[in-house]
This record gives sequence, structure tokens and C-alpha cells, in this order.
Amino acid sequence: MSDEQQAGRRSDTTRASILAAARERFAADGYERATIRAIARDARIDPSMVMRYFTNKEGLFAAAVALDLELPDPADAPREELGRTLVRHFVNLWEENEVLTALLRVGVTNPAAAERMQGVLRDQLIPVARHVCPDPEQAPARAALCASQVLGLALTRYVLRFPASVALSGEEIVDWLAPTLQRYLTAELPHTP
Amino acid sequence: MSDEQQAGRRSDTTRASILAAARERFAADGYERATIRAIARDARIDPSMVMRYFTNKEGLFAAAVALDLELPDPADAPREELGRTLVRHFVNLWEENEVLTALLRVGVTNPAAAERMQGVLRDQLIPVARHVCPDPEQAPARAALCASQVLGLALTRYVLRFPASVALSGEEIVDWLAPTLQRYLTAELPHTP
DNA sequence: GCTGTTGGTCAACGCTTGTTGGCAAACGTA
DNA sequence: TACGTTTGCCAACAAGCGTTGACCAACAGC
Repeated sequence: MSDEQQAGRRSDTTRASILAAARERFAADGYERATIRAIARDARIDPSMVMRYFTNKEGLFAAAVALDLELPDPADAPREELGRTLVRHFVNLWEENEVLTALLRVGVTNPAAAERMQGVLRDQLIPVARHVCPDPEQAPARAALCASQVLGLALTRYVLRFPASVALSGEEIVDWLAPTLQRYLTAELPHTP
Repeated sequence: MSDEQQAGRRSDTTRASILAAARERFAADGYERATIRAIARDARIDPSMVMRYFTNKEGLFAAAVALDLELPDPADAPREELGRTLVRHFVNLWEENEVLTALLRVGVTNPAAAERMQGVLRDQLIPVARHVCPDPEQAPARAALCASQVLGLALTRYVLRFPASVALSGEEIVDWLAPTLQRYLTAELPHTP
């Protein structure tokens, strides 16, 4: 009767297991090397099922990396601790959420994924920056600097797996990065105007 | 007579044009999507020539991304300006050198490239850190933090191409990042021991 | 003159990829 | 019981990949 959902009645479990396998493979191998055949094998179904559920490899990826950062409301934390709050939030997110690694690894090769990351920055991080930084006009640049440090750490820790970066504890990361983000968000411009 | 070089007498120009095309493609497309056929087309030769000169796709990549950071000697700059000196050096390097973008984009998918980046960190950046940081035992962690910030900025600027990151001038990048690297290298540990 | 080496092209190989359409069960409803 | 829908597997497709080996043209030295 209802055509508002495409498949959805009984085998949501299959759909979910495909998505789980896809996330794992995309996070581990990137876009091209995460083949539909390998994902289907992990989910113990036939490759053609993937097409039925998600029409495309692109569609599968888009469904696999639906993302909401759920950033804390800047009004909830004191302005001087926002850096620390943000870094702690990101570390927790990366530790528990495979989607972020998948998005990062794929975004490097796949323009659609890169654009989605850019959208996350625009819709979720820039507003936070606009709320706390001295001149709202600088919000995009300041948010981009924060993103560069957070993504850089994720890159060396979860993707490139530099030993010294992997060895850091969550606490240490927070202690090192918090002042950086705090300065990027709230400090006056470092150069003479 | 001399067998110290494998091919090298007359057609070094072909070899060089293959390498140039390869660097460009690897930097723009990553490992899998930079096909030998496309590289050969760019260099206006037959794909089989690539194999003759470099035996493998792996061999081609390895030859295309030979890299030396040529970091400044830490003894040449005053300790308090090392952060600024390093950031300026890296910005110049990234602006003029396609190899770094290629290495970054490929390293995300290709373990061999990731290992090479790790080697660069180990052999070229950690020694600098060991030379200036309070406790030499912390050198790997401090160098990894510096790498995370530098690579993160390169990621958002040259690979993901976030507009706010692209819009930054070289000077602005130096002004923002220098204090970060300076702190990662020389500050006392930020947390209580 | 021949002849061997070098730089280069052509056509094909085996393989993997994303993707498609047909067919077989299982199930709910009438 | 009969039937239509859902859920799934199987076999195949066209295309693209890295890679190979046979063949050509030019040029060197004897």
C-alpha cells in the first residue's frame, strides 16, 4: 500500500547487515577497493541484492555514511572551555563511530564524499564558530582551522596509523589539542592587521 | 659500458615525461583511479612503455614520489622561532611540490605509501623534535602532533579543498599554525604528570 | 653492406569490476 | 488451494584494468 518506503517490511535486518558491512569495508579500504562483491560476501548475501536495496554503489555509500555530528550547543559550555569540550566530543565520536573513518578515507578519492564533509563543516561547525569568535565574518576560516587539526589527527591516528599517534591516549589528545582549538576559535588574529 | 643505471642513455626525456604525468595523475586521482593507461595517454606514449621503464604500477609510483623534505637544521633557527620556520617551510613545499599531494592522496588507500609517509616522519621530523623538546623521549609524540596539524591543513586545503581553507593565504597559515607547532614542540606537557 | 641494440607501437591475454535479468523458493492473504 | 508479493541466488554481460609478447623503425659499429 504505502509507497513512502521503498522496501522496508520484513528484511530490514538484511538491509542493516549490508550497511554494516559496507561501513566496515569503506572505512578499511576506501571507495574503489571496497568492492560490492566483498561487501556482499561479508553480509552473506548475493551481490545483486546490494543493487536491489541501494540501486548503485554510490547509493550504497550515501546510505552508509549518513552523519550527524551532534555537536554540543555552544551556549551549554563556558566560552573558555569550548576548545576542550569540542576536542573531547570529537575524540569520543571517532573512537566509537566507524562512519567518520569511512567518510575520511573515501573523501580523499571521491568528490561526493568530500562535498559531504564540506557540508558537515558548513552546517555544523561554522555555526559554533560564529557563536564564539570575535568577528563572525572570520567564522569560516576559524572553523576550517579547527577542522584541519581534528581531521589531521584522525588521519594520522585512524588512517595512516602513525605509531606515535596511535599510542596517544584519549586524555592526552584532549590535553594537547584543546588549547589549539580554543585559540583558533577565540583568539584575536595572530598577525598585525 | 656502465651498468650502474638501468636504461638511461638517450630517452631520459620519455622517462621524465612519464614521471611527470604519473605525479599529476596520482596527485589528482589517487592510486586506483590513476590508471597506467591514463598516465600513458598524458605522456603520449603506449601503456606498455610504462612497464618497460618501471616494471610495475607499484614501481612507477615508488619512482614518482621520491621525496626529501629538506628540513632546516634546528641549529640554524632560534628555538623560539622553530614553529614559524617549520610551518613556512612546509607551506612552501606544498605550494610548489606536487609529490606531497600525491603521497597524501595515495597514502590513504595504499599501505606502501602510508609507510613511506611514516618513514619521512621518523627520519626527518622526529630528529628535529628530539633536538628541541624538553624530554627526548617525547619526541615521537610531539613530532606526530606537528605532522597531524600540517597534514590536516594540507588535507583540507589541497585534497578536500574546503573553500575557507583554500582561501587562506600562505602568510595567514604561517601566522595561525606557527604557535601551534611551537607549543607541540617546546611546551611542557599540558596535563598534570 | 649486414646485424644487434635501442625506443616505440599494436593487439591481445586473463582477470575483476559494477550491473542486469531470469528463475526458485517462502510467505501472507483470500 | 491458488496466487501475488517479497527475498534471494545464479549466470551472464560489457567494460576497464594491469600486464605480456610479437613486431617495426631507426641507428650504431664491424
